[in-house]
Amino acid sequence: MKYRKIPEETIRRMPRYLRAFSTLQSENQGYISSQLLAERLHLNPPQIRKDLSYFGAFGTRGIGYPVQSTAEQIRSILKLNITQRAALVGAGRLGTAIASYHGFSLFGFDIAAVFDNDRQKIGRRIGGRTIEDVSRIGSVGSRGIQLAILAVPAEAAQTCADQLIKAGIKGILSLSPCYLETPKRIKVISIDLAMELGTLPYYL
Amino acid sequence: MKYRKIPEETIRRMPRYLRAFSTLQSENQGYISSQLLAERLHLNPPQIRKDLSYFGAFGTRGIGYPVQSTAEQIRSILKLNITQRAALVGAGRLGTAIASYHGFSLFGFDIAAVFDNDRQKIGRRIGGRTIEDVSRIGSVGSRGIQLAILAVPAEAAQTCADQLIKAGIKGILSLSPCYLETPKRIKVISIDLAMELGTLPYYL
DNA sequence: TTGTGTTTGCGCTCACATTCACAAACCCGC
DNA sequence: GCGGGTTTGTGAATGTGAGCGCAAACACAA
Repeated sequence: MKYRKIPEETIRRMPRYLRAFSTLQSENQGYISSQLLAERLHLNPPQIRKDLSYFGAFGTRGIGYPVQSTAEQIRSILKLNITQRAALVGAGRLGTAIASYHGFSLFGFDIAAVFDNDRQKIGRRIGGRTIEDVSRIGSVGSRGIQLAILAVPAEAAQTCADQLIKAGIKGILSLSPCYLETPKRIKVISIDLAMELGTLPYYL
Repeated sequence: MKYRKIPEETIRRMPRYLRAFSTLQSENQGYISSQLLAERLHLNPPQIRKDLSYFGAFGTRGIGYPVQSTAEQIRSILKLNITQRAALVGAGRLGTAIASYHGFSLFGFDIAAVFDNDRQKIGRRIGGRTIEDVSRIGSVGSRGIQLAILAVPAEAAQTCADQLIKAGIKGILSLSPCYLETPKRIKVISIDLAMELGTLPYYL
């Protein structure tokens, strides 16, 4: 396929494909057709074919997509073929839940550092990591950490984000219900649970 | 505006508008223009005007939107003018974080029940609520609960969803990394933290 | 009452995303 | 080696949402 701009929505679906292909790998499946994959993921087959074709022709006509190599392709597209180290900022209840969540490792993430500003918490261990003082955020650059998960109160979010960016962080997943002012080169994904829940009653 | 189908994306932005208008209410602002509101929310003024106009003409030309009445309008559109009771299923670390999160109350949500299947946890209190046995999920109907937040391991999600639906739940906010098979009348919003994080390295 | 300045409401256009339909490509059996 | 059956890859069509620009509408002052 000649070069075309890759849609944002396609990127958002890629981790879903990767999860499916990872499962197929552990099931020792050799090939998977877009048809069967679509049934698993509740998507349309052409959607999947188009999404994957943005990155190249991975499939074999008449057969389907080779599970092993396609999985590896997707992993390297998403840069998940190497272990991605992430810092977690905020060791409150939500931070603790995230630190002990094993779902990130499937994608090759490693929560390599946990920060908090609460003296009481510093030095304690959660999810196998020792909580460090936020003042040490500057060290993430030298520790090969480029991503951060922000699980702090909304009032502290912007300050933390500023510190993270100064420390060389390139991407932030924020769980605070607020907008983060950041340079354009920084990718920010923001999840606001209350807002998501807020849309539900509309459909009642 | 003559009738038109209201875009999904517009609905998703409504809670954001409500949050802004709630703040403006507590600041005792009389009117707000789409211009100023756009600056607060980091959106375009025409976007805001179009979104609001789907539901009627709330604004006054030359002046802006009356804060008090527009806030109430949005609240009733989203059915947040009445207290919405929600059940929380799963009292693990994530469930605990959600139970003690105060951000939901701004939208008028009330976590009216917490369920778990762990004998150890039943009877304990989190976030001011007593944890009940999942077998009691059936009682949500008679307790005026129509919404549920699902914070259980992926393996248990489908089973819990089935039980919730049988109990009369109409909307589910799921935090499990899996697809939920549900009747069309049920609105499901699914948030998968690992998947969201999974897109970040791509942009590095 | 009328003119001025401001801001909404909304038709129209453009951009993006999804879906369709079909040719090209591949495997396998004969 | 060739034909039938299957599945991909992709241009084109369709659907959906965002953004722009202007007419309509309002407040207020004179």
